[in-house]
Amino acid sequence: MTTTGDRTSPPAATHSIPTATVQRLPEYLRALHALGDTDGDTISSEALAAVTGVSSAMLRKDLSYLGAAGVRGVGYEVSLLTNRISTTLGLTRYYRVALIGMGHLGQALARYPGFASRGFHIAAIFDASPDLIGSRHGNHIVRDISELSGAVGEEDINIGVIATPETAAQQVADLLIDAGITSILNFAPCVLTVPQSVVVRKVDLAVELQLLSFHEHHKALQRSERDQQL
Amino acid sequence: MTTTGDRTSPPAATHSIPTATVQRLPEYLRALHALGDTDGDTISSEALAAVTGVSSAMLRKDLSYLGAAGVRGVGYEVSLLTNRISTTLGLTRYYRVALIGMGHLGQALARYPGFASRGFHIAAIFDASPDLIGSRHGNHIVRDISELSGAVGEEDINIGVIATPETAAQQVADLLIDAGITSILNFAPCVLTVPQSVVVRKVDLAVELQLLSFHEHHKALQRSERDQQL
DNA sequence: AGGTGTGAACGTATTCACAGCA
DNA sequence: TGCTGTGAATACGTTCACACCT
Repeated sequence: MTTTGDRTSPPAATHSIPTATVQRLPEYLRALHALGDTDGDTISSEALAAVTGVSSAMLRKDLSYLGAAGVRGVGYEVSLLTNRISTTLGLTRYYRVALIGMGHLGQALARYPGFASRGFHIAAIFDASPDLIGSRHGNHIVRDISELSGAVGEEDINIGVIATPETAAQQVADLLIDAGITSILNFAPCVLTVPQSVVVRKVDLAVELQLLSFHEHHKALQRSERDQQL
Repeated sequence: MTTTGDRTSPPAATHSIPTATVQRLPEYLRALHALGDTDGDTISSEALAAVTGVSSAMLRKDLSYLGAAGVRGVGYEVSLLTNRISTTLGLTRYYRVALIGMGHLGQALARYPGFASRGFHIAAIFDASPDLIGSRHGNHIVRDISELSGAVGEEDINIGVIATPETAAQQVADLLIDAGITSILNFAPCVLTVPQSVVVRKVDLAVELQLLSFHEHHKALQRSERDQQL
């Protein structure tokens, strides 16, 4: 089954799960939560696929990589599946997040309810600007970026979120890495250079719009081709 | 070369460009802008690949889909390449964006400098809350969501950005689609049901953290395996 | 030399279709 | 009968390696 062999069966190793599958797991989890995991009811791959926007075959294959726990002829028990996915994603623990950069985006992130509700606690907030240092946002007081290194150790921080301007992003990443952080979420529109052991995910808001632009452009081209040529 | 045949050569059809390639084009473009397109200097695939974090082979292949314009033994002329990519992405025109939902995230998006600088103008802002309607953010006054439908036509809006809570997202999407919008950027953590002709891109901030969680978890597992088993 | 453009090889992801179990 | 779990088939994406041009 899995490449690991077959010493014991169910939860299955997190290695060998295709990255494409991993990227869909949070969506499955979100849909399951939205269903409300009241008592021991089940859901079919068809039904869960419908609300998550994937095909049922893909969903079944994805879940099979987790050593899935469906019952033939019935479906997946919601609470069991929820646990399975949470465990695979490593969401059985809390993560402590450092947020760096308190511009408008950083302020929005600091208050984003989706973080806390999914087990990510913003443990500390930093900026370099004297105007912002000391100011309060939600429960937190913005600290000087120079305190970052110490805070990571003292506050047991696991994840760094960079919401600085592009020009500061690499320096901040270097500080985070020196402090021992190995997972970074980067909102600055630039590529970070990091050691292999560090995982960076990047969110570039403008890129998303540019991709929509491509599709608009593409649709327009197709229309004009059809209209003109025939 | 391209599936289209060979009537004329260079700019190449936007169809038949692999989606994986399209998704990298904005990053190439950003890197080219960051280089500063002073006069007619060139860049090699090796150099551009380095700053964009891809392999040079992949970069060359990606660019070849655009009917690329490199010179063997020399490289790509920066300004020409910039144009080629911009044209492919449909960035030769301005887009007018409607932003719906003026919570903290919406406020940050309204002021995000990366939109305007890349040709996306926020043309109108909407919310459903009476507390927010009429308030000013940047140059804009928040309008009642009921005005959305009319505004899309009057203000020639092409793209809708949803920054509402999850509960309102589908309704807002329906309004946008009724008004004729075919491109939506969705920040609400839910799947939107839309006709095939409508393109939705979704950004879920919590999902990004959950994916980092997976990697942290994975690394921890690997460590414990190594430590224990040998 | 130096660096692009690209077929061919490889690897990964998705879909199909059905055996097998409740 | 109904729905999972999964091999086999297909489609897609990436890497390799080299012919070809300047």
